[in-house]
Amino acid sequence: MGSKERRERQRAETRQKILDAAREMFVRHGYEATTMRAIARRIEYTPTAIYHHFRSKDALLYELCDADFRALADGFRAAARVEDPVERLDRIGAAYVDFALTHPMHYQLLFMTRRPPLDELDGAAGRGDPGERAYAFLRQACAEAIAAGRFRPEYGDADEVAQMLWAGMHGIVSLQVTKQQEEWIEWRDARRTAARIREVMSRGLARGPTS
Amino acid sequence: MGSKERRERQRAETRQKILDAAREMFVRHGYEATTMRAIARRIEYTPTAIYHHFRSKDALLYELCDADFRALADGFRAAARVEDPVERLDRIGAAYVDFALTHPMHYQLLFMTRRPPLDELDGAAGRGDPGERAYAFLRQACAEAIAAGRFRPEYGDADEVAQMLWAGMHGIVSLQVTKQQEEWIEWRDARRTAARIREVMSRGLARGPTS
DNA sequence: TCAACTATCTTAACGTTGTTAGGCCAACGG
DNA sequence: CCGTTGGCCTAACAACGTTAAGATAGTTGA
Repeated sequence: MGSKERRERQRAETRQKILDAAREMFVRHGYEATTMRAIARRIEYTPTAIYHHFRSKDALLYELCDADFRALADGFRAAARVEDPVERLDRIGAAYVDFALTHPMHYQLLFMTRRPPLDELDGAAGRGDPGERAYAFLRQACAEAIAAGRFRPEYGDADEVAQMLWAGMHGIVSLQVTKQQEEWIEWRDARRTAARIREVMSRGLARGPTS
Repeated sequence: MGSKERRERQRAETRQKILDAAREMFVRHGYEATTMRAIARRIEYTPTAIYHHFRSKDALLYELCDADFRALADGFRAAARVEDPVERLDRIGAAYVDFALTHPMHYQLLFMTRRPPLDELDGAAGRGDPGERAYAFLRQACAEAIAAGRFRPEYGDADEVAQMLWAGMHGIVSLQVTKQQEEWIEWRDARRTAARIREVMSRGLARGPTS
């Protein structure tokens, strides 16, 4: 009597095909430019079929974001093991930029839109906003660096320092996401520029001899 | 025989009403969420009437962006008079942040939404994009600072340095615009944080004794 | 003065979008 | 064997940006 399980497996398979096609098309052409009909055509179904697996186009995007958000969490997890708080801040920034450039579409949704209306998303609700935990993680590293006396005394506010560093990383990736197509800018490689921003800010914040 | 002029004036008036309504609605609800029909209803015209003044919805957006860029350019003009390139960079950053916080909606329209490429805007072509000139202005100050030997030798790429500084300023204001309502973050005053970012980056970039 | 013209705005429609209602059909449970 | 269910389809909805064609003024030339 494994037929029920086979049905379930086939359903999950179709669902995954939808997710795969949607991810590739969202990333390649953008969210707005990707139509439900095009996704359906790609996997050789009718648009209506998608609605038997996902409530709406937005729900489809949110599901993809949830799945790919683990990449950021993983990146942070590796950084968490670094004991030195200043070096950890550098790792956090690198992981953040890497996530943003690897998943620009999801980054745009998470950090560049005013308020995604995910209020009634029953899927994985309950726990706090992943962005909230990410900020707390960054702030913690700043607080440790301050407590260890690694920064100049005027930079003693963990929130302020966290916001400064976040701004630097968010600035470079969000500018590239929105303005990369402008031909009047000779964009430098974002990862390299981000690394130099961290380097410069780290030196500017540091107490003692310029490292 | 001033009737011709009156007609022209009335046409310009209608055109301006369209622009005003569109700006307010783009800014309040976003570009995609604002429909041509809604703009028309607001000014008590038919949607078609708008097309007698603007070629498309994109053209409408572009016109608004052009006007806003000019306002930003005015803010830069004061900074242009500062001879010392490093101090000028600080003034440019302050003017940029001031513009963004004074006209947050305009800023969002200009720097936080991906502008669709308008292929052939022959209307007032020839002169460069105002955003292009703004970036060139920033880049020029960076180049002068580099040429004057004010920065460490590894920071010799004017484009890279310009993008670093731009990222810092854009990051802090764009984060505040999108995430200000999030309750899990204790936002510091953006002008102050921006000033500290400039301070930190300036010190991190500078050659010689820490100033 | 009156016909011709032009500018401005309207009505009606086209094609496309996300989404939904209702039905068809194979596969399952009793 | 028959009723129910799950998975997908056809057809359609309202709303979108945009366009074609026409109405109604005001202006202009003879």
